[in-house]
Amino acid sequence: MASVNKVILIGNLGKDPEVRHLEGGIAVARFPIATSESFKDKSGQKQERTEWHNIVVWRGLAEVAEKYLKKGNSVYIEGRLRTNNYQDKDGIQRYSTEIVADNMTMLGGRNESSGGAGGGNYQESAAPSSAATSSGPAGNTGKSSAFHNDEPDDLPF
Amino acid sequence: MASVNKVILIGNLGKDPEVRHLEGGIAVARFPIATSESFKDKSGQKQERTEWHNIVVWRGLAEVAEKYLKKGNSVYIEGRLRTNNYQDKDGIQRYSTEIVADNMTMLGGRNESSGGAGGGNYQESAAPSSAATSSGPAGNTGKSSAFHNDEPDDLPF
Amino acid sequence: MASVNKVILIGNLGKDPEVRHLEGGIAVARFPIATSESFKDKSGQKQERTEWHNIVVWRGLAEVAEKYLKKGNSVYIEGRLRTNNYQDKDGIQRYSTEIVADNMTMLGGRNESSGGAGGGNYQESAAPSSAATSSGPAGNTGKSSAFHNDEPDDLPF
Amino acid sequence: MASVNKVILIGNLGKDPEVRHLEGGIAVARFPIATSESFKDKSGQKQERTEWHNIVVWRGLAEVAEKYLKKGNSVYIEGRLRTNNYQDKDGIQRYSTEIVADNMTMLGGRNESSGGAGGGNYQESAAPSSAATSSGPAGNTGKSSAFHNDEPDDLPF
DNA sequence: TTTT
DNA sequence: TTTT
Repeated sequence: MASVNKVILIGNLGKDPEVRHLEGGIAVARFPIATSESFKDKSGQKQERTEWHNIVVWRGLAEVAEKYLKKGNSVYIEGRLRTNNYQDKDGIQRYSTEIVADNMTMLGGRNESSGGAGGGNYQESAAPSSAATSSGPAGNTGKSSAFHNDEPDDLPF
Repeated sequence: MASVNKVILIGNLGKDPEVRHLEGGIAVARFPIATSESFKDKSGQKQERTEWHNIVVWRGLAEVAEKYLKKGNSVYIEGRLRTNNYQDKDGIQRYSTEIVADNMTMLGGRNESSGGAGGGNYQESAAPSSAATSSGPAGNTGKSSAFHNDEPDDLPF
Repeated sequence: MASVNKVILIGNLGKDPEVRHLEGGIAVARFPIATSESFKDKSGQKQERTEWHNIVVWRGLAEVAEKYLKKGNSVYIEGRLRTNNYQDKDGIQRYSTEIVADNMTMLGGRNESSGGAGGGNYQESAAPSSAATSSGPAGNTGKSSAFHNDEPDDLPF
Repeated sequence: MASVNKVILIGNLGKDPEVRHLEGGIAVARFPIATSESFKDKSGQKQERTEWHNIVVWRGLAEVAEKYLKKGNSVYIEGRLRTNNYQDKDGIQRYSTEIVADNMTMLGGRNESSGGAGGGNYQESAAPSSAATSSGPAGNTGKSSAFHNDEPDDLPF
């Protein structure tokens, strides 16, 4: 234990999300995103390297991805690394590393569909099968001492 | 929207947590942690600067803090920044920035009480008032294709 | 020691950056960015809370901020927390927490000036007084084994 | 552009680092680290899943890894994802994802050699071939206004 | 003082 | 192949 496994990415979708609806109504979406970095090679030429990341989102986030994310969109992803191993069709053992996202924010960008959800932040909901409700934080108008603020307002979280 | 507010810290507690139990049984704990960085000043001398961060944890995480965290312990904190403003006792408007943690991992370290919880990872539970249940991820033995793994195992999340 | 102090933010500038050029040609820029989170209050009403963060960038990043960042722009910031204390004009001891950025990426957004730098990633350069050169990573075409890739290509970093 | 590729891990080394010294004196070290997460399966049984991550460090960080890191040690890693493709010995195209670390902090843990470097934070140096110097931040005693602190002290960064 |  |  005492472990942390966290990935933070901003990149563009290489394809529209592929969405599947499992039994029980659970949705899963997968899509690749590209990040790129530029550097100078030893001759001083500017070079660019693109990295592709396989993103997986579940439940409410998958539904959000299905509705709003398109090829070319820019997205902020927070998640964790997961490497699966499997036999390919020729019986060869293979590994595939993906990022299971639990936080996703649309940043617009190219081909921005802008169908109404530009720039929303979505979090994995803890509750199974639920939509991506904002499990988020809450306000406190903070009249009292900041470091000893104990009146639970609407949501003291 | 389209915003992200995330803080990641590893540091040592400057004091034991102060815990309060609000009505409804909600717990809040506060404690300062120190991070330090070393650098060379212009005369080439190694210098160190310590930064203090005010951590706030709610509910189950607060109970974990109360039970297991002591002055001197090393801890990993993931949370978000929050600046409260308030009037001090002299009526002066003041600001106080704190980190509301939603993920906390004990890393041991000095004075390690080691009372049974060395190195646990704890997450803010979405459900109000609940203990810090692992709202965490799940396994999939992954016999099938990694990128099209659709049989929901125990927990397909 | 053994400490980490890291902040990751995506938000919008509340004002144009204020830039100062110190002796030695070192530039410093400061600007506030807003992050906001929405939540439901106990009556089920959607509420929003905005958090303001004071960003400080030095040297090359400050020059980038001066040239390209405007009020309203969306920006990704990676940096560290720093709390300064000072006496205000009335001799009162005050604290101010800011984020010293060492990585900055423009994300566009409203009022996007688009004057040629949409979406650049900039890193704090380690070398004092230098412009924000890309201290970034490098390529390796990776013909050989991935886990034992030892031919230093252009830049083996 | 406008991309971010960041990984943050805390885990334990599964093996001692393998270090290679390339021509030009550049060092590369590789080692696997494990992160684990626990969850409850549908029958309510506590389960654990371990994830393995291949870490690569260059230059000064590699030398630090060589000297101080041992199988079993706990380490904080900050880096970026990189997927290499290569032909294996049978001519099969394979992919391997690794984390190129640019920040590493030893957290102690089991088998803690404690040979003098418990808990150091090390950063990738921008300068090629240099040792892992602290390219880190700097102090400012902050007598003046926090938000308009313009006297460059020792290191105004 | 931003943005949706 | 680690750790609890």
